[in-house]
Amino acid sequence: MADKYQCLKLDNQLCFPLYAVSKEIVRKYKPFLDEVDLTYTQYIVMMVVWEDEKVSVKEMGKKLFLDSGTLTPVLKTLEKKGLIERTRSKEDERNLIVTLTPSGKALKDKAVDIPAKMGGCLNISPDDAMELHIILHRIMETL
Amino acid sequence: MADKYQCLKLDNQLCFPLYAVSKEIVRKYKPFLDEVDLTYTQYIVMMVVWEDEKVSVKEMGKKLFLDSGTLTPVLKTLEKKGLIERTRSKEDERNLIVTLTPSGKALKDKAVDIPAKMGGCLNISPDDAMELHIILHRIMETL
DNA sequence: TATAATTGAATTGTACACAATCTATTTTGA
DNA sequence: TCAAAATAGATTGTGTACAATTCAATTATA
Repeated sequence: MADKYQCLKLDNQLCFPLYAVSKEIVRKYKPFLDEVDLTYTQYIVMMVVWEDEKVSVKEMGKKLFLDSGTLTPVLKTLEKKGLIERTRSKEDERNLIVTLTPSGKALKDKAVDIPAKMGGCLNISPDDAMELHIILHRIMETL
Repeated sequence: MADKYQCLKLDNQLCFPLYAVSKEIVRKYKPFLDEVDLTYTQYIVMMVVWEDEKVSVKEMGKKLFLDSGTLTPVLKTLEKKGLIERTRSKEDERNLIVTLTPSGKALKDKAVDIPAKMGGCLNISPDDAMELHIILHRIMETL
């Protein structure tokens, strides 16, 4: 008869491998991110600004699934580094608008190699990558 | 011609969906973990102790991919809650051995429902779950 | 139209995560 | 055998995450 605690084993969980793989990949990123002097969180924030050029904290939070409690200090750090600017919207002073500085824009060219370098580390088949992508998107929709 | 910055878009990354899904699932866990008064990290630590009954910090770190900098404070918290005991090994005083208290053992019966409750939230097909599990394990091996 | 409700960020407090360093204990090897 | 190397945890410092609260600006409504 099956152990009634079987479900409590780490190996049988779905969440734990996700949690562990996610953390380990971020750790693998570190040497490449060090080259551009960004943490992983700072990197994904920059990815949003690189793509949009002009974003409110609210919009950014929706894209990254992060709230102002996390974003405010990260954005202040990136501003101190001279990569972005934070200004209140004139139409609605509640909105804080994030824009790229020339220095932030320049960094985009240095960052462009990072995804490929990471891919090289991962050693995952294109099929697996595609499949994983699809499943993760499906999960995200249900959440 | 394709945008040379295409690779820098969040949607085209593999790491970001992993990071986001992992965080969102942990957040979904929260109401169920609140019922047993554990955080997610405390929960996975307890899962190791429930399975092994007697583990060193080193072994636990290997299973959870966490170092002593993370585990030491978590273990101290769990000790304060009366769920575990921390004692130095007599054979080798460098090793700290974690064991279950009766109260910690009793909690296992309350926790046994959590994985099923979570599964109910997730709404993922058994096929997807299996496939995801396999891919994540394959990635973990290459890391 | 004044006030209440809502909204978007910032702040506060708690809890990880992890690199780097430190300390005590054990093991090695000249 | 005894000093050097290795090992296991603890500590320190930085940077997220996130819930809960606060605050200022805007919108809705009685």
